Amino acid sequence: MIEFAVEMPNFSLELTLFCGQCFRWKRVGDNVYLGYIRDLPVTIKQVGEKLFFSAASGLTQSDIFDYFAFDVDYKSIRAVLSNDRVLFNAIEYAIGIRVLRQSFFETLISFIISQNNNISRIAGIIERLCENFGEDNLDGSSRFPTPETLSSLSVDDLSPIRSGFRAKYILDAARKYQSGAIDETLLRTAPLIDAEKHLMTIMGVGPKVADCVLLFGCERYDAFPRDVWINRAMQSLYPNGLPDFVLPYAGIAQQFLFHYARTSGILK
DNA sequence: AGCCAGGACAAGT
DNA sequence: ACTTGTCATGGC
Repeated sequence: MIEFAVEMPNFSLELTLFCGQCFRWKRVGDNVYLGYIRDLPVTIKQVGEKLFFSAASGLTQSDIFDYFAFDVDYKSIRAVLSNDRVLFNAIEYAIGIRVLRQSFFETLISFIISQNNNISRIAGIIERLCENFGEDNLDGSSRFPTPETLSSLSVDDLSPIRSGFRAKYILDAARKYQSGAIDETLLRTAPLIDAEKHLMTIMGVGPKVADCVLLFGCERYDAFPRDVWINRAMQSLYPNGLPDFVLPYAGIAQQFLFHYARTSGILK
């Protein structure tokens, strides 16, 4: 058991954990959240700019800082993005968002499940996936299933998670990853187009899911997932596309724009 | 009750 | 290369 507190200006747990980039965190109290880092349970409370962490033994402070990417200089990134007027407003609206460093495999499977689906049901499917096929932690909580476990299952085996037509996609992803057909190093270092193509060799991974996996699971801040909300926002706010200086951080810009477009009412 | 959900695929132009 | 119907399931 480890406990510690840190001060983190311009950071919001609420925005970061519920902007749609991760699916296994829950609100368990007033500004208190329960989730997993490296598959181990973590409880966090935010009071103003202070964060109070409480985690299972086996986790270090450095694991937790890494997950939240506290080493990434968001102040500088926001300063660059704010040179665009629309992004200036979006950042002001949702300044506390950070892109997490999540496990690649969990991100891959989670965003395959996300296609043509809503966030609450995505979370439910993932929860059932963990409960049915993940190892148990000491406290009885479930880990995310390993590639080895998932790749050995059949579509029928997956019926309890009620993922519908996505079951065969989950299995194809697990098998391709387990066999080594998916090269994580390539995904992290190759030109964006090549990384996207590589991921799209998986059944059920198209352009949008590929960009989500690259952004959320491979630290590819240049990946720009286009979903229905972003497409709507782009049509009205950026008819000529994003400015060039945004492109290296297009994915982070996307998170601000996604939240801004969905919840501010600016598109209505 | 019906529409839609952080889409992708296959078949058809 | 673009367009359309289809895919399971359930939240709202």
